[in-house]
Formats: sequence, structure tokens, C-alpha cells
Amino acid sequence: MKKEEKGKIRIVDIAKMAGVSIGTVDRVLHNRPNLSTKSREKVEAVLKEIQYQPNRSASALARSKPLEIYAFIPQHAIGTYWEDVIKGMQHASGEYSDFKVRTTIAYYDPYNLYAFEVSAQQLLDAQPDGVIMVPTEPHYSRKVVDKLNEAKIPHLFIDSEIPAYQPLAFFGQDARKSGYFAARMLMLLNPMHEPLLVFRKIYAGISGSNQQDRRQQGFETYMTNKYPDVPIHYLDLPAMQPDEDELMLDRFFADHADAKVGVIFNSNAFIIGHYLAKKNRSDFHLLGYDLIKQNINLLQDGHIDFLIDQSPKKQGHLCVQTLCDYILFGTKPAPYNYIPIQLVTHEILDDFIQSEMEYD
Amino acid sequence: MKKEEKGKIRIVDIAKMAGVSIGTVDRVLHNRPNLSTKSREKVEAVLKEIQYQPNRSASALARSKPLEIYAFIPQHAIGTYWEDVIKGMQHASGEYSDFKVRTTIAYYDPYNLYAFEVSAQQLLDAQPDGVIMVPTEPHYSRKVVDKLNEAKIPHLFIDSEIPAYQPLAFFGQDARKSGYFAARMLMLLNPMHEPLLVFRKIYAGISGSNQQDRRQQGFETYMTNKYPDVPIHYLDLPAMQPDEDELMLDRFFADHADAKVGVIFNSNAFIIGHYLAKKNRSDFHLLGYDLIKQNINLLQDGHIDFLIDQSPKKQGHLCVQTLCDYILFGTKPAPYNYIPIQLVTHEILDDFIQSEMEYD
DNA sequence: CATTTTTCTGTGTACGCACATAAATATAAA
DNA sequence: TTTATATTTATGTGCGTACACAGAAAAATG
Repeated sequence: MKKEEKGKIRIVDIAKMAGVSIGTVDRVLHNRPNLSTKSREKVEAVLKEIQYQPNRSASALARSKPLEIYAFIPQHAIGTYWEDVIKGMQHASGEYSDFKVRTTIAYYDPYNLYAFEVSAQQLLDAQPDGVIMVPTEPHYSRKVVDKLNEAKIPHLFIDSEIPAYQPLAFFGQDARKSGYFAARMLMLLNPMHEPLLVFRKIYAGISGSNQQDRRQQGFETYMTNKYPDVPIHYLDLPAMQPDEDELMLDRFFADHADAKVGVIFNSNAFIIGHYLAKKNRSDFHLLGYDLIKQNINLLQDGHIDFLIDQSPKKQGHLCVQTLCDYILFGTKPAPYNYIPIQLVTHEILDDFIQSEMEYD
Repeated sequence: MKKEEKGKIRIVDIAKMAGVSIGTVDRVLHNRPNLSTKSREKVEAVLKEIQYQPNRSASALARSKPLEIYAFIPQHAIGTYWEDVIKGMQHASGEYSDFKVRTTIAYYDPYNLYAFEVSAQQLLDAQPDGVIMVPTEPHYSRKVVDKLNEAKIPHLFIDSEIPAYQPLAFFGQDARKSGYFAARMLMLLNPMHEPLLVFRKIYAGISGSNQQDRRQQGFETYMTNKYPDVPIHYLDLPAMQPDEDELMLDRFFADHADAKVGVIFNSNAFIIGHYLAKKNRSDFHLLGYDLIKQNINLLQDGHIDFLIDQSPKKQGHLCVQTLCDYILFGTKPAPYNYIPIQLVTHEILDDFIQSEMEYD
């Protein structure tokens, strides 16, 4: 970090050292065609000795075509968590606008195979320079990933990981660990070791997200290890019509009147929170995920005790930034980028909100 | 965020619109001398209509003199918290190296007025373009701030705030809130409402940092409001020679054998943690601050339950970034930038460490 | 074998945009 | 009108990119 300061090596310097012209050096750097093996070797020899760091400003200034980044995101998400992820992406895109970066959001329907494939094809037809995608159902995602690999389009996974598919990098939380941690926090709210309630959201019979399932697994691991005797009761909310929810919740709470603590492993905590507020149950403690508006309100009112934040805007931002740095400057990212598991209570909520505003 | 995309307005465009040459526009933008009132007005009129966003790459490329940022930091801090702050600064500096930014760390002795003034004068003599400083004792800091204002050198405060001095911006945690939150977390570990122990570190009779005091205030506010009947016992460790510590701790713990929970409002939790480890007291719960190496080890061993993280590297990074953006591009920062209060346990520690590595 | 055409390789250079200074012009003072 | 000063214009610089072009080598044609 100190060496380059003074005598920054420029591309002309390399050309001089290698005894070729700058155009030739450029060909090596971007491995473009039309150059002989000898001159390639000469340049590569020089590059090995000095480690060349191109001037990003000059590079940006000179680039002619814009860099097209596509984000492939589940569409059912308007007004929710994904909205913040997208904001973060757009913010990064704005910061890189001098670098001629253009970010496009492409939505897909994760519950409709046919529609999904159509969207995926549209994505590929656009011939983007890089793709950020949220892998949902592994089988669906596989096809897209294969085609991206075939077209040699670098791609990142965000939110949910499928290690076998080997994207350029993954950004998101370690879901199991987060569930494990959630269990510990819940048990702090439950010193009398009363039963725990777990609420789940089921969309059209499908679990919805890998993340939800993995968090639950982590939670169960903790409970099995540390508190095997604490009973856990589950309620699946189909949540097609909210009025049904209330009936189900009435019954569930009546059946487990001794429970004082509950958890839901997605951003729908507000459904339970609203119910608690309506029924004036201030004795019940709830842990949920994500600082979406409805959850925030309930956290402030005291109907949600803990929210685990995932810094969605930061995630979106990091993805765009990482992908651009890779494509433009060859910066290799870490394969796994785990976002810290952040516990938010009403006391410290404001600082989290303000901090994420950084990416607006 | 969409408008500029297509027809980015350049400085020549402005010149054309205003009917002057680019040099004249440049004078207005950087308010340099030697231009008539009429042409200034003409250009300003145009600038008001369109909102000009200079191309940062071109700007960086063209700048001739480097931008000198100085960070003014307490020196007793080697091997501790400040080290990470500095790493974050250097990382940002590296990222901005194409923008010809140079960051220099200047240390001062916060416990020696004379030495402090000498350091401050050296800082001012260097005529930096911007300064990041940690205000310690208000009276000491005042003089430096006054001189910086006089020389019109923009400056930020990091870590500790003195609102009356009105720096360009503040970066750090809301210390009172953090203490308030710490109290809540402690009480979760203390369901039987046993007495609380508070450990303090006193350097040469001086409290050390504003932050420590403010955290304690927040803590006491919470306890007074919510648990006025829980006794709190204080121990001040002069901590000049560690062997004395042990004797004091022996006595303190003996006097308050019923206490199961303790807190220390600075990064010296490891002192208590080491003691607990040595005495094999695994029943005692401890909350401390900062992910410094010694604390991390004890968190992993289970001798510290909670650490509150301040993202020191991120803070350092943000400061340099903010200051550069302000000086180079006139981006006005928010006056208060509160870093989220992050609760770290051994379960989720790794993700925090990895996340901060982003700034290495 | 000489000559033309095609393919390959490498060179030169305009361009992107803001900045800064030298040169040129206009204006005022002498 | 000359000299000094104020104001504006013209131009070169920073550095990497990408393309047009020149030159050389190889292949094809007569």
C-alpha cells in the first residue's frame, strides 16, 4: 500500500520496459486477439515483476460502452424486503455511474416454472455483462446458472446460497447460524422455560424461501442441544386471506396458553405482531426478521421484542460493487460474504435505520 | 437518479449555454478569482437550472496536487481499538488513491497538555486539506478546533462528540443509548435481579474517554427507570500494574458474592475476563465493548457473554470517505452519523469479524 | 520465381472530461 | 497612444481505451 504511491507505473512504462507499444500491452491486459506469442510473453514477463494497478479514473473515463448489470429478483416482493435490496443496488449503480454502469432489475415469479423460464430467457437475451440473482428453488435456478456459465457471464448469489452451483460469490446471512442465535435470544426472554411457538408462512404449499427453512433448522439445533425439554409448537399460516389467520391464531394461542415467547423466520412478523396488538397481549414476546416498515412500527410499540436485521441495502450495494470491480478491474471477491447477524431492539432501532439510509 | 443517465451535462455544455468558455465556468465552479460579475451571473444562472454533477473520474485524473488528510488520534492506543480505526482509514485512503488522496496519522498524548499542544501545532503546520480527530478532553480539543476553523480546514469528529464545536460531521456511536441498551441486555442475563457490578478503568486519575462516562450514564438511566431496586456496585481499577488488579478484584467479588452479572464500559473487558478465567468463575456473566483480540478470545471461551461492537474499521473508512467527498466534490455529509449498536455473542462473532475484514 | 492478395501483428492517435496555465483579447488607467 | 490590469480563450496534461492504419509475413495467383 505504500510502494505505488510515488512512481505509479503506467501503461506506457510497461510498454517501454517490454519494448513494445502500448496497444500491445493493452491486448495482453484485456487478452484481446491479434498478437504474437513472443510479444505476449515479453509483456507478461514485465507484468509479473511489477504489479500493475491501472488507474481506475482513466480507465473509467476511456471506456466507451456501458457495463450492463442485471439483477434477477423474485417479483412477489414489492413493498417488502427486496425493495431495500434493490435500493442498495441502485445506490451503488449511481455511485458507479461515472464508470458507465447501468443496473437493470428483472423480476421473476418464483412460484411459476413457466413464467420463470420466460423471464430467464429474457435476461439471457439481454446479454448482460454481469448478473446478480436470488436463487430460490434449486431446480429452477440450475438452468439459469448453467446458461450463465455457458455464456461466461459472471454472476453472484444474494440472500440464499446454493454452494454446489459455484457462483462468483455469495452475499447474505448464514441462515442456520442466525436461527441458532435467535433461539439463544428467545431463551433469554424465556427464563421459566415455557413452551416456544414457531410461526411459519406457507405460500401455495411451498415453503417460500430456503432461508426460512435453514433458520428453523438452526433454531432447532440450538433447542435440541441446550433445552431439549422445552416444548416447541408450530403453526403454519397459509396466509392467503388474512381473516383466516386470526381464527387460526386464536385457536393456536388458546391451545398453548402457557407459551410466552414466539418466533417467525421471515419478514412476516408483523402478522403476528398485529394480532398481538389487536388482542392486547403485551405479555407475549416475539422475535422476527427484517426491518420492514410494518415490523418497525410494531417494534416501536413493543409488540415485537427483537428483529434480526440483514442490512438489505448494504447487501444490494455490495453485490453491485463487487460485480463491477470484478468485471472492470478483475478484483476477485471472497466466495462467501456473510452479513453480520444484527439484533435490533426498539432502543437501538434508529441507528440501524439511519445507518442503512447511507445507501438510499 | 435517472435524469443524468442519458445526456450527461459536461462543463463544455455549460459553457455553451452560458455563452462563455470552459475556463470561465471552471472559475465559477471553484470560485477562483479573475472573472467579471456578469459572466459569473450568466454561469450561475445556468448552473441553477441544470444540476451539474462533475465526472469524478475526469476530475480525479486532472487533479494535480494530492489531497492531504490528517487523522489526529490518541497515541496510547497501539494494539487496541484505535488500531482498527486506523486500518479503516488506510483502506479508504487506498481506495481513493487514484484520486490522489494521502492519509497521515498523527498521534497525540491525551494525558499531557504540553505534548498535546506540540502535536496539534505540528498538525496545523502541515497544512492539511482535511482533518479527522478524536476529541478527548473538551478543553484540550477546543484550541485545535478553533485553529482549524481559523484556517478553514474542514474537520470531522470520530468516536466522541462535542456538539458545541460543530465539526463538519460526527461519526461514532450514541454512547448513552449504547449504555441504555447494555443495561437491558444485562438484565436479560439477570432474571433473578441480583446485584450488578460495574467495572471502570481510570488512567492517571482521568476517566479516559467521554464515551465511557456517557455509556455509564445511559446504563444508569435504564436501571433507575426499570429496576430501581437492583443494587449496583462500582469498582475503579487504576490499572497501572495488573497484579494490583487481581487483589482488588478478589476483594470486590468477595464483597459481592451474590452478584452474577457485570459490565465494563470500555474495551478492557479482557481484564475482568482473564480474572474470571483464572478463577474458573463460569457462572458470572460479563458484558463489554469492542472486538479487540483479547476480548474476542474470551468471548469464544465463554468468559465474556456479550460484546458491543462499534465497527471501528468502518468508522475510519467512512470518515476518510466522507471528508474526501466533501473536499473533492462538495458532498455535504449528515451532521450526525451514528454507527449501529451491535450486540455480538460467540455464536455470531465470526460474521462480524469477516464483515469488518472488508476494510483491511 | 515474381507479383498480388490476404492474414497477422504492431503503431499511432483521437477521445473521454476536468483542470490549470499560457496566451490572447478586452478594458481601464496613465 | 502606451502601459498596466482585468478577463477570457486556447491549449496541453493526466491515463487508459479502442480503432484506424501501416507494415510485415504468409499465402495465393500468374
